[in-house]
Amino acid sequence: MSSARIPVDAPDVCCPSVTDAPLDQADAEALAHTYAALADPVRLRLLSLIAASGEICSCDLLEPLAKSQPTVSHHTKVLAEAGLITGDKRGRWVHWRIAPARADFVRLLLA
Amino acid sequence: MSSARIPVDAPDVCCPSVTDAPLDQADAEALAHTYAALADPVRLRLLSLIAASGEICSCDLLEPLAKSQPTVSHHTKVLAEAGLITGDKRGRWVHWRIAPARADFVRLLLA
DNA sequence: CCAACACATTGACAAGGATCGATGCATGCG
DNA sequence: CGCATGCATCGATCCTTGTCAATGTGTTGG
Repeated sequence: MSSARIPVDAPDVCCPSVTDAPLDQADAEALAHTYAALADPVRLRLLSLIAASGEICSCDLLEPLAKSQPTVSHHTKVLAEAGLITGDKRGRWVHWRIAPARADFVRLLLA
Repeated sequence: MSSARIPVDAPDVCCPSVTDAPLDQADAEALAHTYAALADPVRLRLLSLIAASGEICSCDLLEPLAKSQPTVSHHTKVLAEAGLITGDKRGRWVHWRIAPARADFVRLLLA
């Protein structure tokens, strides 16, 4: 550790180092958050079930995923917080769809 | 829970789409493994450093990533096992490159 | 109202991963 | 040969995450 390091939480870094990474810390963390949501086989199958159906109720996810109801709820929450799916509560049921803004992105990642 | 499947004589000559059938367990796990390799900000910045340089030595990754040498070695191993980068040992140094077969894929994921 | 249902939240636990210091293993240099 | 260098591996530690039972919240039907 010969030179002073970059402050981790500095709002803006003017001249970090000789080697300036094209991907800064904030962008890397945001991207990692998205890929972390995809880094689980259950969530990938959940996504593909939604993509295949266009719209699907949580109650129809339990059996094909073979997971408990809290577990499925947890996974839908993770995907929703990553902006990959959107939930539409109609009555007692929640209908899940691929987030329109990222539909192409999601379908590409599942192929 | 059994939804209608695609008819057997469907003229799908092109690439299989996610709308045809949901991912099975094996495919989901393989995909999740790839995305897990991308679900870390350090590895994403590492990838972008390699992509920006075309080729880079491990010794030139320590400072921009601000991580210890064993940690960087761990991350390069994860990326290599995911088939995203390839290492070329020349003398004492290891030169890392984006795996040619997945160069387009990687660049797309970093954008 | 009340009971049943669909889903979310909490708490707890086990498993996996990120990190680093210490160490091992090659390679190149003097 | 002996030593320094670049990288991999190991062991330990801390943190995150996937999972489920139990419980809470809101909605529908009788």
